[in-house]
Amino acid sequence: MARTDMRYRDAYNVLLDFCAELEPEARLPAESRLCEIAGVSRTVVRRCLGRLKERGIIAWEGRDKRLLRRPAEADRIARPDGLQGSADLEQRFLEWILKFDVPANTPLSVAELARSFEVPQHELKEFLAGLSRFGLVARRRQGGWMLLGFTRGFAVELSDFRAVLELDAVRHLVEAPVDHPIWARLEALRAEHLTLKARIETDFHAFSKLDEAFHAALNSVVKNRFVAEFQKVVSLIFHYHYLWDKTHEKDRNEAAIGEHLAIIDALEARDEEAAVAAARRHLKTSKTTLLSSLRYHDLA
Amino acid sequence: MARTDMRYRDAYNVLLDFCAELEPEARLPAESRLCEIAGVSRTVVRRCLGRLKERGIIAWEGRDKRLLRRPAEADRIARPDGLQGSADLEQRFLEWILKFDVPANTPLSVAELARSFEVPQHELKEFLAGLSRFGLVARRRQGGWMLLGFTRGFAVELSDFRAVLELDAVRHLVEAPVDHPIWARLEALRAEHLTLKARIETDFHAFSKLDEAFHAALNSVVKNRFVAEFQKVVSLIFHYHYLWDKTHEKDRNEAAIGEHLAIIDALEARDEEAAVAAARRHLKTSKTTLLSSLRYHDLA
DNA sequence: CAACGGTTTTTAATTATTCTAGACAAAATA
DNA sequence: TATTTTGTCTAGAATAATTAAAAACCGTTG
Repeated sequence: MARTDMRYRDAYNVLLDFCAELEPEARLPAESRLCEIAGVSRTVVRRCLGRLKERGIIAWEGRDKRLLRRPAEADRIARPDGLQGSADLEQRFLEWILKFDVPANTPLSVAELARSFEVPQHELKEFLAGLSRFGLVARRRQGGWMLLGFTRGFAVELSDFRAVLELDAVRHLVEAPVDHPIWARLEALRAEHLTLKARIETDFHAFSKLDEAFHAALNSVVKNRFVAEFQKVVSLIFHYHYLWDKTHEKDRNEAAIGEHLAIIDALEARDEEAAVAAARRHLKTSKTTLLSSLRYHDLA
Repeated sequence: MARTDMRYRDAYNVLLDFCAELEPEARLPAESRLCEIAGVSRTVVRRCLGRLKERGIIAWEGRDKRLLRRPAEADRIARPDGLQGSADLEQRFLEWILKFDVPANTPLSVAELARSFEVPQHELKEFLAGLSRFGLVARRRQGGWMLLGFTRGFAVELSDFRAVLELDAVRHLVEAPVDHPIWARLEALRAEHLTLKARIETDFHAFSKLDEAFHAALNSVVKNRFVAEFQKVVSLIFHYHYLWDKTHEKDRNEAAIGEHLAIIDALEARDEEAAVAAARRHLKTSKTTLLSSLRYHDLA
């Protein structure tokens, strides 16, 4: 029980690597220096030094730390398989919801989720606490958590919110200076759209990715941590729903390409009014698509 | 150690109260019914029944549950002082940051905070995880948390984001039907503004509250969970900074009253362009005020 | 006297434990 | 027999206990 000694294990291996670079009989730097190298506290460094001494790799007496022999591969400590799950938990969680079409008002079991995502429970709890800020999940009175979205209401509000942010981005974009990298990006995107349009009969599946890239590019002009935070969630949700609503997929995507191109045209012409109008049109289409894709699944 | 039996204690007292309402010798309803009454699971209800039987308050044999005697005050279980802190933790935490002007990049000790706010540690951790979604705090590499805001960058982005949301609200507002309650609310607010304007020489401190009410009213037109969530944080921050920046407070507030009235005028005239312009002017002033109040404190 | 190392105290991450919720099937009621 | 109620059991959530790590403290040393 209790905290793992992963940090110690990792630090020890890092210090071994460091020692491997040294000349024989070389002196090791001060403990505080070793801390910086391994990225841990002195407590851990001293534990590592203790083991290095024990193994006869170094001599250590007060400030006197000398390398005795070159460390071998066998000296390393094994790490009992690090679960890297913690990193992209958000992505995986949202994918799970959307992929399995988890219905609204589903009780979420922290224990079960922690197992299936291979993360410690408390990490999952903190994650859910974070999501509750977006109104996606909520605490239940009798304990535990519960998935709230994706109801129709959620989708409507999400779309509206997205629209507000994106229209603002468009207004910003028109004002961007000529040498702003966004213009080159837009030109590249235009080309990609045209290419896809030519091959739409066969490659219409590829649109979803292009759509994401397009909207990400628009929003990249607004440098705002709040916008960025929301964008991550929003784009993921729209992305997946685009993928799964198979009705008239080709037609929808072809139409969307046209709408995207209209936005690019208006932007490059620096015509704010036209750009906003075009963006509004496209966002409305997106919203409709999202809602209709819900209608198929959502029975609640 | 481990989980408290608070639920059991509370449920027991509730059931005592319920028994007190019954006739002598009356039969108690089914366990599942008692669950509804006490708002807990059957497990807890059965534990309560066990104690009630033990204390000679009821007879309990299978389905046969009869009241033997009227419960007395002495039968209640004491609750070892419930810490109600959990409720308004957010409010208190933000107040703490702003009141003591905690500088950016301060390491936050969960243990210490949990003590001073009188909440369990894990609750505070979940709270911080939630705040990290707003970019106010972040995890540190070596463990624990750290306060990021309020830097200048944070204030700028917060103001900009607020402006985007609020301008959208204004645009919505102009379209609101005549019988929408917002119009009556705006009239009331106009009157309050005029009253305060007349007494500005002495009562200028009262503006902060009025400002909050005004912005809350504007945003109330947009029914959106994302907007609402942000609004809570945003309004609190602006509220406090308004309070603490004492330079030219009277003049600032008087000017702001004028700006508010201009917005109300334009809204009631259903003049979208004028309303947006007026709102934009006021939001710009607000931003400037927020930034200048930071300049006094922020040395980082 | 400034950097370094030994020691101690405090904090954070994780497990273990207890209480609670929910499910199932047997039993009782109608 | 159909329906409700209860006894029993399993899994889950909240919290305390525990160990690793961080950080503070203070004497030492070059």
